[in-house]
Amino acid sequence: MSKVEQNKLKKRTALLDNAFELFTSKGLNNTSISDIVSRAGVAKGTFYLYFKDKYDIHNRLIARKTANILLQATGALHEHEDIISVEDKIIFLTDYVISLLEKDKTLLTFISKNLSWGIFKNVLINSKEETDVDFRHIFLELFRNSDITYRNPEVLVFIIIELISSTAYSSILYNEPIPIDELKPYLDTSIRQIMKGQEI
Amino acid sequence: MSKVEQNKLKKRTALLDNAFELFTSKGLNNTSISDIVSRAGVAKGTFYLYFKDKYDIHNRLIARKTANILLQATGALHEHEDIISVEDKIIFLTDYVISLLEKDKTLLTFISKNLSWGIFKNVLINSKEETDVDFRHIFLELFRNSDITYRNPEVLVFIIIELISSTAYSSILYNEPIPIDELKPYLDTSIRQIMKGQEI
Amino acid sequence: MSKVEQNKLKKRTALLDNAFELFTSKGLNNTSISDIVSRAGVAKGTFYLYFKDKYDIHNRLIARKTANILLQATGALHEHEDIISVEDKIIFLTDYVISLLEKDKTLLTFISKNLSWGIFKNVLINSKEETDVDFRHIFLELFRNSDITYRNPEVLVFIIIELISSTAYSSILYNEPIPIDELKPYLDTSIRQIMKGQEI
Amino acid sequence: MSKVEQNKLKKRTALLDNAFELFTSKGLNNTSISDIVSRAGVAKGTFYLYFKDKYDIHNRLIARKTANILLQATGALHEHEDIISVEDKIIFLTDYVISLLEKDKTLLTFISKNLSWGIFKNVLINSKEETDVDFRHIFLELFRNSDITYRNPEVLVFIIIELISSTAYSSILYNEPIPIDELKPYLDTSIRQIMKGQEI
DNA sequence: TATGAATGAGATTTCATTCAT
DNA sequence: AATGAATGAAATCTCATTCAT
Repeated sequence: MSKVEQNKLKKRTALLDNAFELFTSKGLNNTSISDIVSRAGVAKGTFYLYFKDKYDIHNRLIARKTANILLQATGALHEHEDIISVEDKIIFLTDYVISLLEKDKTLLTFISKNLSWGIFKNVLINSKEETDVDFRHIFLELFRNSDITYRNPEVLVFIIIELISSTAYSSILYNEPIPIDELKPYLDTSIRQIMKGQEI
Repeated sequence: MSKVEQNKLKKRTALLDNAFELFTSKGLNNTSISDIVSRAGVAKGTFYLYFKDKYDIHNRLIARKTANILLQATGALHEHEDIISVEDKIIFLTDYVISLLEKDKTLLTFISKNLSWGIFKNVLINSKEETDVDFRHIFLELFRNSDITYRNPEVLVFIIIELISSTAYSSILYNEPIPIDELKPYLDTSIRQIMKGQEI
Repeated sequence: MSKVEQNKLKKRTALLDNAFELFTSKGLNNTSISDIVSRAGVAKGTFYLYFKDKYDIHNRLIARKTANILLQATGALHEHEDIISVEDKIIFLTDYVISLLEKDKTLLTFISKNLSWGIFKNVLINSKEETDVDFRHIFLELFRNSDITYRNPEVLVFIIIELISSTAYSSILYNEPIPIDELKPYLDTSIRQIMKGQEI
Repeated sequence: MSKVEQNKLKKRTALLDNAFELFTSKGLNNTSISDIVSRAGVAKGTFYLYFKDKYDIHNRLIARKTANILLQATGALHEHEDIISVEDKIIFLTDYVISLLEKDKTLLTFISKNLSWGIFKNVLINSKEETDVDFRHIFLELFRNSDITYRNPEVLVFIIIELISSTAYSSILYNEPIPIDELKPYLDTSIRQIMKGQEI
């Protein structure tokens, strides 16, 4: 990478990092482009060389952060060769993601309600851009190699993703209706039951 | 009610109704108080006699609309005396709510991701303000009268509410991952399975 | 006084008292008529039955408070029959006023820069309205009965009033350039010198 | 100075000059930032690039104008080498300032009651910013080089400043209690008397 | 006399975006 | 590629005043 290329990347990263800090601390609405550039230490006009507007940088951040979580979770799964059934693998992944979000509540606040199907699917499809990993391939293989066949794996993943992302938000951030530690067994049981209901 | 009181109610209602129209068509961010008052045909200052700011009226609308949906669903359930088990009742309620949202996509867009636990619980607790119906009482009776005991009814309702609200949004509005008609059987099965998993 | 008259006076007094509280705590600019009436416990329209606007009530308060200070000071002087010369009487009055303002800094903040010639003269002329005491007469007698004749008593009083009111403000409230206790001897000397300079 | 710097100075000056015109003709309260920018021919947002709010620009103007008056008065004194005693110098300065304010009643209205100790001291301390002249040094030298020693030069200057600024206002603008021409001898005498009273 | 809901002009302030340097 | 001064539309919110009850 040339020096010019390096400098450009440095600016882009500074903008992304500082935007993330501001979005999580002040919220999307109360963060202005002025805030972002002054924190990032670049000129106002520079912002528009890299991003279209506030929502553009916001979307890119969600994709980036979501991909990063998936990267960690699938990476961790890879190291547990003893987990064989799809059901156990899904439980492992959901537990892993929940524990990540539990540790990083700022991150949870940020992707919170956004880690839903739209973004998730987008990350699956375009993951190579951000992470060089093809998550779609990983998930397809997961179900293809299984002894048990599921009626509709995509719907199954969809339901589980939505369930986890929305319950985790309330439970981790506000302990509502109960803290995440107490909620986890209910979630695990629910997920296993949902999967059982789709076995063919 | 005195003439003055009637007039006040008329103004408040005009503000709420027109704010709803604007929030659903343009979104919260792109709706200004100027928009609301000019549509409602009242002066700008009048807005501040009834609401603190844009977010205040927004929250009140969510509560109002949510309470209204619950009112309809529980009312309909009341007319089906042949539905006896809690499981069947919950399925009836969720199906009914989904069909309401399906018919009124504007309403779905509005409460969409907002029909989550925080608001829902608030509606349960404060429902009398808006509807004169005590939903909390209704739900408690539902489980109390059941032959089957559930480990934690509150957690059960929480999980189901979150599941329904987040999946319905994607499916009804964007047919993602599949249209709501095709999704419904999966959801019904999932809910029944989740409930079975909590039977004692 | 009839009951109606009593009630009216009660309202007027409530408005004056609460306006004073607000003017001294928030300043004239940041005090609205809404603030005044809600503190006074009367309706907004009632304000306009008693005062023209914010500035009207403000002016009346200054006159009222100024007259009250003069009333106390001249009253105190009356009890000291041993003070004979005009010079000593003036020094007594200024010292007395300063000590009053020192004790009541809120009052000082309020009349501060306003206890100047314009208002003062107005109080002298119209004092009967507020206090039933004719200050003008008192001051005229003061100089008429003196053995020493002064070139221009009105100018003399003017210069002293302006000197006292503007120096007291800075010294009492901010200890600038020195605290009032240290400043007093300088002021007394200055006033005596100014008077000596006008003896004929 | 670069073209950009020149342009910035031009805008800032335009804002200051036009704010002064408006403050003196309509008063601080009745002047809006909209008024200022439209008169100055700049955009509303530009105002906020140079000043915090209306009160900020007002304060800067007072300091600027006060410094300018002092600059003229001390400059004029410098050209009168025949004036030797401190007393004569002070009388010269006060007379000079009074004659300036007499000629420019707009200026008098503006700084009027504001040319008091707080602002004055601030100008003395920060004068270099606005005028490149160190007034504090000038005043200190004035007393240091004198044959006569005064008890407390700072207090002396304080008393004189307050006396002049408050009496000039009433006399020049309203001829109250008498016109400034007639008042001047009284003031001169009073100042000389005050100074004599502080000689050691 | 007293009330207080309603008004709507207008003040302050922010901020995305442009463009000359 | 980078800058940051300038813009001006637009949003929020206040508040003196009126007037029907």
